Parts: sequence; C-alpha cells; structure tokens
Amino acid sequence: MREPTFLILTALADEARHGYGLITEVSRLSEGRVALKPGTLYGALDRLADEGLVARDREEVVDGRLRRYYRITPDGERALRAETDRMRRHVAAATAKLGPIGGATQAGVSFA
Amino acid sequence: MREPTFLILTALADEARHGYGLITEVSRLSEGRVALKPGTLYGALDRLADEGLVARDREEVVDGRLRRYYRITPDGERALRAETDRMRRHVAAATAKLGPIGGATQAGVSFA
DNA sequence: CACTATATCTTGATCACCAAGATATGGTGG
DNA sequence: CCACCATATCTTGGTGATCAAGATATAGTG
Repeated sequence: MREPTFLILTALADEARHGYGLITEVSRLSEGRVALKPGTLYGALDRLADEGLVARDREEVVDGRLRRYYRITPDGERALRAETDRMRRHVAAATAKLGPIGGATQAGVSFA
Repeated sequence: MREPTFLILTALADEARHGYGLITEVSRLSEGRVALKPGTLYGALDRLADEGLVARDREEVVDGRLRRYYRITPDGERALRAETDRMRRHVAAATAKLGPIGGATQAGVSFA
C-alpha cells in the first residue's frame, strides 16, 4: 500500500467523507506534505471499492454541488491496522539501525 | 519512497552489504514478509546510486563468486531519517484515528 | 469580470516494482 | 556422478498506482 492510499484510508477511519473533503483532510493529516491529485484520489477510491476496503455512503447536494461520500468498511479497517503495524515495525527497525544521532561516529569506534 | 527501497536503505544503514546479502537482510528485517526480487534490487541500487543515496563500495571474490558491496551515503542517511519520520507521523495519525480496539462502537456514542 | 474555492471525473505518461529467466560457481544428497 | 540447492550477478517484459494536466460546473470574492 502506497502513501496516498494509506492516507485516504486513514482519513476515512473516523468518519465518512466526500472526495474533496478527502483532499483537504489528507493535506491536513500530512501537514501539507501530501497534495492528493484528483486522478490519484478517484482512481484509488474506485480500486478500494472494488477490493471492498471502502464503500459508497450517502450523497448530498450542498449549494448546488454534489457531494459523494465514502466510508471505510470492516475489511478496510483491518487492512489499515495491518499496514500501520507493518510500518511501525519498519520504523522501529530503521530507528535501531540509524542510531541516536547518526554519522560515521556511531557506527565505528568513537568516544575513546 | 516505497517499501523495498526503504528496506534497502535500512539494511545499509549500519554496514555495507552486497546484493545477495541485501536480499537476506531485508527478508530478516521484515520478518520474511518482503522477498526482494533481483529486478527490484538492482534497479533500486542503480537508481539510488544515480540519486547519490548509496555508493559503490569495495568488491570481493569469495569462493570464485563476485561480491559487489554498496554503502549508504550521508545524503542516503538523511533521506532515510526523513522517510522514517514521515512514516512515524503517519503511523501516529492512523493510530489516533483508529482508536484502541476499533469498530463502530468507538466512533459513535457507546459505553452509555 | 476575473479569479479562487468547491466539487466531480477523465486521459496520458511515468516509474518503481514484480515475475521470470539467463548466467555462473560451489556444496550437498542420493 | 549427477541433480539440486544456495550463492551471486544482471536483464527483460509487463503491471499498476501515482502524477500531471485538463474538462466541467457552481458559488463566492476582489
């Protein structure tokens, strides 16, 4: 699972959202670092719906504009939990290997 | 940065390794979940070398077989640290949204 | 009156990755 | 002694998620 997909599932984890709402929530979640493109978003939603990880929710019309909501499914939540655990282990492995401050000093002899 | 690339940099973070050694170390790091394919590995090493994140190290011949070693560069270590931080934040965000045990119970009213 | 924000979706291209195989040496089991 | 597995390199062809860009439409703002 790649970063945009992970963040889409994360954004849906606590409540149903519509496409544009996902773009803003993913941007907020990632502190502005991930700007979801429409091509990525709608492609991912279709794919995730096919896989049963998200489902269409209600539709609303607000100010003459359609809002099409999506929600995460139980399978989607399981997938997100599994992916989160996977990432957590990778973070732990990398952190252990990198050492506290880094640089060649740590790996070699040093503080003689 | 995707999972195989992240694990290659992680495997190189503490010591220089050759291609086949990376395959076994990445498998060990990921507890058997990531089996690096040669196509992925050598493609990634070439790309990372072009980007200056890894560099060719020494070469050895052991039992008539060539071992070509790669090491992580300072830029590579910086990139790995940045990526690790990024993942750590995403894990934290997902964990917060998912809640302790999960299910619709947590999101809604419950424990009345 | 132009621009920005909100809202949907499509199309074409890229690129990391995967699957599979080619090539070669050395050790092991039958 | 021969097949097979582990070690070790690299190539080729395909897939698929993502990106870049644009099409379409309404409502609010300067």
